[in-house]
Amino acid sequence: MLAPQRHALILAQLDKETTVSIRALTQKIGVSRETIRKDIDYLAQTAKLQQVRGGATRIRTQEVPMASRSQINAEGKARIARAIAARIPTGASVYLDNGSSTRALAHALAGHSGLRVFTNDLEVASIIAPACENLVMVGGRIDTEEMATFGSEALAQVTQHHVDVSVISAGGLSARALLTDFSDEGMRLRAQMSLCGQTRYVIADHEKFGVVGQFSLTIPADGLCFVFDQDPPDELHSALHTQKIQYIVADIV
Amino acid sequence: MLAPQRHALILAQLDKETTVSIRALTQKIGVSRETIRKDIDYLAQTAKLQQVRGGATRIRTQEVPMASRSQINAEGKARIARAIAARIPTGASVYLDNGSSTRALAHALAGHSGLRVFTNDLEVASIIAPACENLVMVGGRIDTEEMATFGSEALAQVTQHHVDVSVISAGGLSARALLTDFSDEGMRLRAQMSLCGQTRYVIADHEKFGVVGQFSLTIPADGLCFVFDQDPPDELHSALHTQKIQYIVADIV
DNA sequence: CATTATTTTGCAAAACTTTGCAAATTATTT
DNA sequence: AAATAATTTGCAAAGTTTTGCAAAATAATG
Repeated sequence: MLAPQRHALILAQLDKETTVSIRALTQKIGVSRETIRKDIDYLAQTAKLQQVRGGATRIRTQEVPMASRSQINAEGKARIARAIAARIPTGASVYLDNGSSTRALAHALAGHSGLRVFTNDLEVASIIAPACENLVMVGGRIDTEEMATFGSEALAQVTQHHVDVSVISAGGLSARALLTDFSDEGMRLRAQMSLCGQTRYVIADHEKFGVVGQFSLTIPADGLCFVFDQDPPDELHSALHTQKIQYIVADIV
Repeated sequence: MLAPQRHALILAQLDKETTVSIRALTQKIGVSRETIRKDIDYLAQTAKLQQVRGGATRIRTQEVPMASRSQINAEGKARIARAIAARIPTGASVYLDNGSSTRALAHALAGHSGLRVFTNDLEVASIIAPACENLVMVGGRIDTEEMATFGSEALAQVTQHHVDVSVISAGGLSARALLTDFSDEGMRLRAQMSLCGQTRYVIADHEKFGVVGQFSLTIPADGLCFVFDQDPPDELHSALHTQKIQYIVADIV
């Protein structure tokens, strides 16, 4: 039995089973523990599967589902939200992207009045509706996991909007890749949304520090400001400094 | 049994049960109390579930609490909804306009699967999301009273859509003026939505009989079908007959 | 046939699981 | 409201399984 054959068998098994144990594979393939272990080592190296104690699982390619994500670091998100809300004047026009951070901001903006808000997030729209004089929903295909619109139709609309302040959230923020996202579509839409604004905020709570998504989001540094809930790691601080990107850390009030 | 398998089993159980006890899980999975406890610790750390004394619960997922107005003639609307839902095949593409009747239909369609739905109503979108393979939101200015999009931006998008079935609701339906609406914008959008469909339903519960809105909604009779919850008054029946518009009355099942 | 690469085997260290017990919490009874 | 009973938690020792490594065995190559 040649190595590539064994690799194929292991991956085939993972197609059916979500997890496989080394024990079961030695049985099935008829080679020793150590051989299987090395196969798994190799396949994990080449990102074909994820190694776990006693075996392997399919690689987790998906982001954490929305329902769970809103829970993560709620306090930090709320703090960031308050900081940004304080910087948005009454009656301003604002662009809000989708995500749990932005929803926190929508809650924080509830006290404002006369806002003119644009968003692609259905929940943001529901939350912020009472505070709005004018509220515009970006249309397009709805990602039912996120409950927000994406796609070319959405993108086309965003290009036609212009606002005082745009706020987008980061999928990941690292010294290596700076701002990144986990979907191509989301990245493009966010980039465009950010461009709509005169003043442009990017939200990133500390859970995002060091996270690298698959898609880089590059937006001009001019008029741009990151908002964090904690001081960024030194590495990230330097990277931002080099790029001449300013940031603020939301106070713990 | 590898850790990821146990994790999957625990989460799968939570999909069915809202809460699980450590006791039950040790039984079901066949490992010790302490192992389950550590699995739950881990899953709670990664925000996949919420740890509670003696077990775990689903993470609190905040529903989109949209202020739904008191349902006038909810029973009739539900009956109409069921009648139309029964006529929409699995996997069909459907246009739904905004309003309480359409929301009732969205609920009735929850049992379907693989639908492709277009709508301008945020609540309809929230309700029907789980049943959809594909869900498209019409963008545009949101009427915060209705929580639905309107305006020229919305209208422009609707002209680009085509579906198997379109369902719009009537503002008023009378022998004198036939189909009418109370807003110019709504009327225009609804007319365009109706045109999108191969088969075209118009919902009108008996509360709408004899009501005359300020704006006439004229759509071709071809492929058109009104759906009522009660037999229309003779006068209306004649008017529809003259216009060669067919209608059905939803059964009281 | 010698050399090189791969696989198997054995063993100690590390990681994980089970088990038992005392402290803390919650529910029930008096 | 206090006392009692039942359950759950946190922790540590004992028991298993898995890992990492290196030597021995086997297979492949020129």
